[in-house]
Amino acid sequence: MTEHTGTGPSPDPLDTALRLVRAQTALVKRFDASLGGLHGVSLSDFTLLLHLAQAPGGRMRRVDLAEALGLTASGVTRGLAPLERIGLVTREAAARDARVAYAALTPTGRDRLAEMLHTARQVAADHFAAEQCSPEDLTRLSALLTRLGATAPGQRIG
Amino acid sequence: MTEHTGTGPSPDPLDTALRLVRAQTALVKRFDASLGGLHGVSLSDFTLLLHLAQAPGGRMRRVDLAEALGLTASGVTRGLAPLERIGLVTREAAARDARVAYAALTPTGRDRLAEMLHTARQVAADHFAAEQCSPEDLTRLSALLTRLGATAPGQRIG
DNA sequence: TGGATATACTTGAGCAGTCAAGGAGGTGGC
DNA sequence: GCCACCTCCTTGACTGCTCAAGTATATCCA
Repeated sequence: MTEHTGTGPSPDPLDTALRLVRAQTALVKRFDASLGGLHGVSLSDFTLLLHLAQAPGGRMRRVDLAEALGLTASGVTRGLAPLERIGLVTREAAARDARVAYAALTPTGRDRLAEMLHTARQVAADHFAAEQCSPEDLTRLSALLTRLGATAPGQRIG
Repeated sequence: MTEHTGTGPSPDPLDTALRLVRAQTALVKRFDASLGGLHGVSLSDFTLLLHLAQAPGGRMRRVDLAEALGLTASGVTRGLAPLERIGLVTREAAARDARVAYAALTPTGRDRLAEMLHTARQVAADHFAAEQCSPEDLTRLSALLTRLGATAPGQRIG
């Protein structure tokens, strides 16, 4: 069933998908260990802060943050809470719409993020280097993953 | 943030890593939706059953299962519980070591897994096809991910 | 033989996310 | 102006994992 006539080994999509899951698990563990040990945050925290930093004004609506992170709104609420508690993020009201509560990076948050970025870059570089991933491999991988991660919004699945 | 080093776009390892995380999230959601809807199991459940099926005798020690799945022992205990409850897996004692409790696929479990496998293959194929991933892309991706997955899942599926 | 140590597994507490429900605020038809 | 409906966000209950601690069994070695 998996056999497929053609050039080279048959590229089993299921096998590839499961490898992707495995690879991500390993990667996340590595990030969590380094970021947690050095800065007391998880990879999710870091990603959240990174998105805020890249947004104009260093602030975003929770809804947009959810969309950007691939989480639900409640996931964002819960993820933001500890970051507010430790002062990396603050809550800001919107002038024209009392429903929205912006999440905004504090100056402290920006500073701490800069340090985290340094760590994160190193972890990523180390990880790929350790697996003997050449720059070309990386480029190809990045391109493929971009396509695979692109579809975020709700797609019906039967 | 984006530096250029000679040939092509610079392959930022951190960016690639974050894309990998994103791609996996999307993939897992898709598998969970299909496997859950059609067979009432999650991707984790499916992966667990698949590993059992590939093991000699259709059974494995919990510790080895944990290693194979990239989980802790307690994660395996908890993941196995519902599968035992619905009769897809049973607990088997080991003859020469009273500490070990094998997890063994039941005949029902094997049958149900065959159906799940059909669904899972289709989901994987659809997912990569939808992202315009050519067979060559898939082969390359698989090769790269195998290296990144540390302890390679190794075995072929079928 | 028996005590120290190592291994296999389970359990309690906790964390990060989900969904479903609900409150508060905005918007449009009449 | 009013009321139905929509959006933004939070909360409660749950899942699925983690770690730390505990139990039971095995093994090593004096």
